[in-house]
Amino acid sequence: MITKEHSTPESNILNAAKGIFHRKGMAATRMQEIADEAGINKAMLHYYYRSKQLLFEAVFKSAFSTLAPQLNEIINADNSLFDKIRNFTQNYISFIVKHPYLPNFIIQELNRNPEFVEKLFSEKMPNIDKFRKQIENDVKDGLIKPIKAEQLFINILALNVFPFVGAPLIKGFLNLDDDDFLKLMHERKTEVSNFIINAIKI
Amino acid sequence: MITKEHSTPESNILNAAKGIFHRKGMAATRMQEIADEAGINKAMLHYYYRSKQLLFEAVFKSAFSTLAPQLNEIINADNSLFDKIRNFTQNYISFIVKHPYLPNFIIQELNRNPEFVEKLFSEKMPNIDKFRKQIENDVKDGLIKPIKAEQLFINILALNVFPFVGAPLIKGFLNLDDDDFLKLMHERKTEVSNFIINAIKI
DNA sequence: GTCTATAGCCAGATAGAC
DNA sequence: GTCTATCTGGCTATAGAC
Repeated sequence: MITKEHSTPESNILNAAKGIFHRKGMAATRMQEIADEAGINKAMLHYYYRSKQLLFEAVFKSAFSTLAPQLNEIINADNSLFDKIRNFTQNYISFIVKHPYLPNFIIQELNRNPEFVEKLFSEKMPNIDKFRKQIENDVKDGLIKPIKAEQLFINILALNVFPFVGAPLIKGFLNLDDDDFLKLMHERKTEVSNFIINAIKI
Repeated sequence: MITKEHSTPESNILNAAKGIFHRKGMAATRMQEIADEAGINKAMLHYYYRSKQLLFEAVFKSAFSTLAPQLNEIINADNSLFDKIRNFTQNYISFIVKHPYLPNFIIQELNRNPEFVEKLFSEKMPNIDKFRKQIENDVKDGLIKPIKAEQLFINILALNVFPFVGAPLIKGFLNLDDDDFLKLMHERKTEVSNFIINAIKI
């Protein structure tokens, strides 16, 4: 049975907080702005979430636990390498078009709080052995050119994630308005996987 | 004749400010921290740079005017496409290893201040027509597979820039220490250009 | 639970002695 | 030009009425 999504004060606050924190980050966010966005009083934020720090942590955990499983797909899914690349590209870009500030937010806050990284990954350390084996086998079978699993993983991540993180830079350099940009991103759902597969296939 | 680099109070302050601003961004940076880093008094910062905002702008302009010409190379250099890709990859990665926080800083602040983008690019709007023509000709000549200039530009940027922007995420997922990470980045000076060229060459 | 008013702190900026 | 001391504003957090 699926839990019904009531619009509680907590969820209203959390949603408002996500919008502001994702765009501005911890330091630049003002509790007043979150209160305004949620249509409530500033004191209410503290009633429900004690402090800015705790509210921020709730937002960050939610963001990270949304993103991490998607990246884990690359490492742990059971399908073939090319299917993996196609699926991830398709799914990730579709998802991130709806949450464009999310990767940037996570990366930003990880940069500011290096101790976060240790805490987050110490609980459930990702293991790329399976992915590495898959690459090695595909190389041995003559399906793909030799490449390190780490480098391929970085390349997949880079081609999918960067356009959203670096959106303002890209828009500036290519002189694109929001509409042009979105069209390019839409194309990338297949463009990127073709690019990667062409780069490695024999 | 090359102007000699004296170590003036201004330059000391600016260098200290770069270190802090690049890592923490505008909002999270404290003037006191910059003063400590520069080994001077907080009042001196205001004596030389009026306000935090003005000091920040000096740092940002310096960062942007370092990065922009490198990206322009892709669009405007006169060499062949494959050489362009090889040169940029080699040069950019070598450079950024020494200034790892720079792209993240610029992207971050562009995200927070959308009006920045307009101001920065309105003065000297980059023009990708030349690059687009080059791609179209190489496609026509049967040198490379059909690809949009915009998509190729984004891919080159993504593969080179992202690993540094997303470093904490990558280190976490691949369980790398700083040393492992640096080794991978060194490999990428040739790895990335090979990857791109394999993806597009016929 | 929800609000108004305010306490308390922190950081940017300045006054003024040297 | 350089410092110490201090002002001022803004922001988080809480007290307390309802």
